[in-house]
Amino acid sequence: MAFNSNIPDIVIGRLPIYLRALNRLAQEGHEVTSSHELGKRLGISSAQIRKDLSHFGGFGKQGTGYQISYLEEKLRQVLQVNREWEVALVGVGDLGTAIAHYRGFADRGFHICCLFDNDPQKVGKKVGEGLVIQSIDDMPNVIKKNNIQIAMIAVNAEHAQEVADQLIAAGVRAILNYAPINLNVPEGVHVQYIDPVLHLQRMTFYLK
Amino acid sequence: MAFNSNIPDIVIGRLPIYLRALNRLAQEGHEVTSSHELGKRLGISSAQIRKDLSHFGGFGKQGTGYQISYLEEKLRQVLQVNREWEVALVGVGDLGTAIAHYRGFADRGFHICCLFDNDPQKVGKKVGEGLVIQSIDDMPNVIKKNNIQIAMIAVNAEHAQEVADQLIAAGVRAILNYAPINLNVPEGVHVQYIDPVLHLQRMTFYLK
DNA sequence: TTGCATTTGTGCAATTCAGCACAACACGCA
DNA sequence: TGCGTGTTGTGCTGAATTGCACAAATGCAA
Repeated sequence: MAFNSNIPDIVIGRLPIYLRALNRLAQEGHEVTSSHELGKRLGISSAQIRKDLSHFGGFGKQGTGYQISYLEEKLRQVLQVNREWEVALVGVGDLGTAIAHYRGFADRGFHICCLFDNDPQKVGKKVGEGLVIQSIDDMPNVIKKNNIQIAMIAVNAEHAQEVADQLIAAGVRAILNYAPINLNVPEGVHVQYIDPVLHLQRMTFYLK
Repeated sequence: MAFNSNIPDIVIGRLPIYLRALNRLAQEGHEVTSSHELGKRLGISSAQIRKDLSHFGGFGKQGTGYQISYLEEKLRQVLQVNREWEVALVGVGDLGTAIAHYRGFADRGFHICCLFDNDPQKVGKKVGEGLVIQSIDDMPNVIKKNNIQIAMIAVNAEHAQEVADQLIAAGVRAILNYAPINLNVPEGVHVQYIDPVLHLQRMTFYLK
């Protein structure tokens, strides 16, 4: 499975959306779908879906469409989500606690395996099932030891860059950042941002 | 302030990012910045920032750059976030509760004004400061009466489309959807999605 | 078998988007 | 004043992305 980086990021970004829609279709009892049906659901042109998928091989059958279970499997392979990933979570305030309790991660293959906080009062406390908050001082060692490649940052904006630097130094290569700030990271490290207010501000422009 | 819709969505989408960075710069004590400095922070070319801003007028001064407070004000005007917005939240499970408690919304002008849930056990309960969960049956009336235009959906995937339809029928025109499903909405209604797993799946592709 | 209705995968055209490069301007300093 | 440095706003060019349109393939029905 050796896809070079000549596949546009924007295409990769759509694959999880396709995968999510396929999940849904399967749940609804469909066994086969078409680029047209998918596109209609997602508000994306059928040609684009076909072209995106064709980057990775011919997964469909002319005249018939795509077998959902097969396409799901193939997309999981491409995205490398046909396995379990261990994820570290840094910052166990209100937001971090909510994230730690959210079951949607484990359900879809992302297992939060360790929590870190810099507040000595919190270190040692239990959160959810079997998770204990560890000191941020131990973070580098724990991450290296467990070879963790993905982390979520839920500290405040002031500390986010510092935390990111430490994570990256310890070997993390993908960061999901909940802090409302842009991170500067070296080449080869991937960052995604979640800031709900940003999404809201994106929509108010269009309200009259 | 009559900007036609000939301004690309992708440009509008970057404005909140600029605004967030300007906030940060102001907090750090800067009074003036340049497209180059902003771009360096955000990983965006300076030319793009200048071009984006130029869609709305000349906010900078040649040789000097941009006065941060002035540019912030102008961007707030453009995005219409120089006012308070009332937001409805539907679904008060774990996720909805966390959202209701999150202070980041009110801090940046989005005031969660009402909560709805379909569980009779929850109706009447208090959440946070002064918010009481209302029955989803009352949702249309409350939304119409208060002329609420923005809603957040934190119900499960099965109910999200139904809730969205009701919200839109009641007058909502912007939806922030936390449910892991794509919504079909009529023209003129805007939807933004938050699904952290989707962001994670976007990054695993690149991990070796 | 033949014909018809579908649907994929893809070459090509059109559109959108990003970046370069420079004239015009601003400021500070000698 | 005059010069050097710095920065904006923008026309133009190139790149990236999307969409069209069709040949090839599939399945079904007559």
